[in-house]
Amino acid sequence: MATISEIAARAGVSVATVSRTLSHPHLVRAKTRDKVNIAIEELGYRPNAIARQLRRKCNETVIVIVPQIQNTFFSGIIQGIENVAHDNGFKILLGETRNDQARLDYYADMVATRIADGLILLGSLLPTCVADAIREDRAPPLPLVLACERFEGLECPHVAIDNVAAAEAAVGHLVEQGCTRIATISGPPGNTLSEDRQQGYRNALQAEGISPDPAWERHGDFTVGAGFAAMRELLDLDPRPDGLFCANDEMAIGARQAIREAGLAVPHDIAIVGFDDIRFAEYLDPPLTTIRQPTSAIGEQAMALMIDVLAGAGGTNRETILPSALIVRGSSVK
Amino acid sequence: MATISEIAARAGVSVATVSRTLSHPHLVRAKTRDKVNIAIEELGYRPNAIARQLRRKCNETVIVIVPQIQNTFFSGIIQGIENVAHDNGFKILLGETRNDQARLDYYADMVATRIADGLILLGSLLPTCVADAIREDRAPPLPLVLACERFEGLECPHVAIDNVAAAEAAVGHLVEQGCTRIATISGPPGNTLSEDRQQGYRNALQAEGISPDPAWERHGDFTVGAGFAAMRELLDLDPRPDGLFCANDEMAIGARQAIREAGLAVPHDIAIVGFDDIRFAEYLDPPLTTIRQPTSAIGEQAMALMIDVLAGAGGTNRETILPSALIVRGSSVK
DNA sequence: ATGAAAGCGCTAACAG
DNA sequence: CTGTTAGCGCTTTCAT
Repeated sequence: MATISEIAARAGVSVATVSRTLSHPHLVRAKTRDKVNIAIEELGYRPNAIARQLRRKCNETVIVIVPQIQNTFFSGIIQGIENVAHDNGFKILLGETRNDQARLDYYADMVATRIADGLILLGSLLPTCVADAIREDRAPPLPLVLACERFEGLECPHVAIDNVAAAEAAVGHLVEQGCTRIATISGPPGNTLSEDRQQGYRNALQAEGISPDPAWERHGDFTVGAGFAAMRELLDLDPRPDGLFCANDEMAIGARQAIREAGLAVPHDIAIVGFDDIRFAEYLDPPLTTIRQPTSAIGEQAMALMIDVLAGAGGTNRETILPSALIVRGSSVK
Repeated sequence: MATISEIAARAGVSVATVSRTLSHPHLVRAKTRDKVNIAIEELGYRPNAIARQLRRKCNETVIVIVPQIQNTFFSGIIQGIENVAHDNGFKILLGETRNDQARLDYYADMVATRIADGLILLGSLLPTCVADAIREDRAPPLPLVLACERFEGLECPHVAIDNVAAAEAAVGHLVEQGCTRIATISGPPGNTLSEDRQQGYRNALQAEGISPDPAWERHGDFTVGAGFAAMRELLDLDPRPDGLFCANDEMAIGARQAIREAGLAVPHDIAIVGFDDIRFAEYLDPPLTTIRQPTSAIGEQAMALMIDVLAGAGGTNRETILPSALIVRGSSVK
């Protein structure tokens, strides 16, 4: 592997000149540049990016931390992040937490050790150092952008949709379909995202003069299995629900399985609306009515915000709200 | 941000001692170690990993390049890679090619610039520098591990399943179900993975004394849309197929849509078997019979191979074949 | 427009 | 067991 000084020797110039033709070519005479470029070509030289990063003290790398890689909602956001990262010469490191605090901290530590310049966080868990900062009312100790989730007391750029309004639309749709006993399977309590969706659910019911009944509000951890378990409980209710709003599509799939196993039909007996519009929602049986989130755009915006943050631009609390849409399919149309 | 020399000063030792207590603690007297650790604690010191990487000339980072992040088959493999990477202190950079050679080369270049130590490649496109090496009959110029695909003339560790045997099992199953006119939607031609599956398809037919008919062999690029288009053509055949083997689940989904739009029923009119067992295969309408690939295990093996390669262990052409399984569901049982 | 030289923060001989 | 020292490969003043 050739180094910059070998190039300098071969081109008969100093290392500084080689460095300049690589990083600031306009500072170098065309003729000199050519000599250097020929030497580079001949030796197949590629600059050592690690040395450059050490010197420049920034490496144009961000770490993206997700709860679960194999979830098309998250992978859609990752895709958006990757896209604008690539276009801006940034690299992305990927970490999966599986909701494990130790794994999260392990990955967040990469900005402390200067492997990454900043952190884009998906999911509802916060690195310990950030949680500490909130508790002590300090700013987070690292460049941080939140995608899809927000946290009380944490001032930090984030991008999301209006979860309250989206949930209202979802539940409003069930009302329009004639449902009168609408249950919900919400996300984990204490999570702003699931609380927003739950709030939207309640708002929509109250708009119809229905007062929310805690028995109809279940929680799950966004997995198919949790949706299945929660639905089993809801099916024991008497009267049983005739409509269901799930805080994500995976739980809706689980709920749908429980309903099927109980010998009931969707949407005839129970209409379902999910949330996310994962890539396979339209191919499910029946096709799933859901709220479409612009996953790629969320990722793209998040990465764009991160680039701004690292450039020192932008306030500390920039919020980007992206539009969502109700996608009506067979699971809710009676 | 504290540096190692600040720690040394505060602890009253040399920088070498600080470095040792961090990297080779057994070489340092316990008492000295304590002094150092206290200083580290007090200053909240975190070593600069970039400086360390420059010095050690290795950074325990691999770049993982996939055709499409948002594809549960690939994201399953990524998950496996991430898992053993994490357990071994490795970091993973992620790149998406979308089958674009320029993007692929852009990412592969990261090992030339020493941002990554090696490359784990998914998909059927090869970096230019690797393709050149094959043409000139040289070894690939970078530490490389292939997951799921292999290439003629490229000696390089890889992990995969036995695609020929798996396809034989899939088509054999259709035969058992009584199908007599079995078509296939294969992957892109020239791709070893799809050719293996196509070969398995032919083998299974020949075992039944059926000679393959080119009209029943279509190709697609592994997307839902390609499956849809290919199926439309197959439906024009007379007699029309009563069984279909798709080289992946996404194309099977597309084919299923085309069949539905033609007013035909699955499996009654046409039985379908897919390939991959993506996460939603069991929730489709009807649930999709398919070949399950151990995606996580593929990723885990690939990363383990990469770690061996980087450690200088293992031959250049280690091949790991993982088991696959036919998962029978409603789409094929008449 | 170019070169000399001083680091970036860390590791690893080598010497003691 | 600990310290001194010479870099890793590059960028960037500061001179010229």
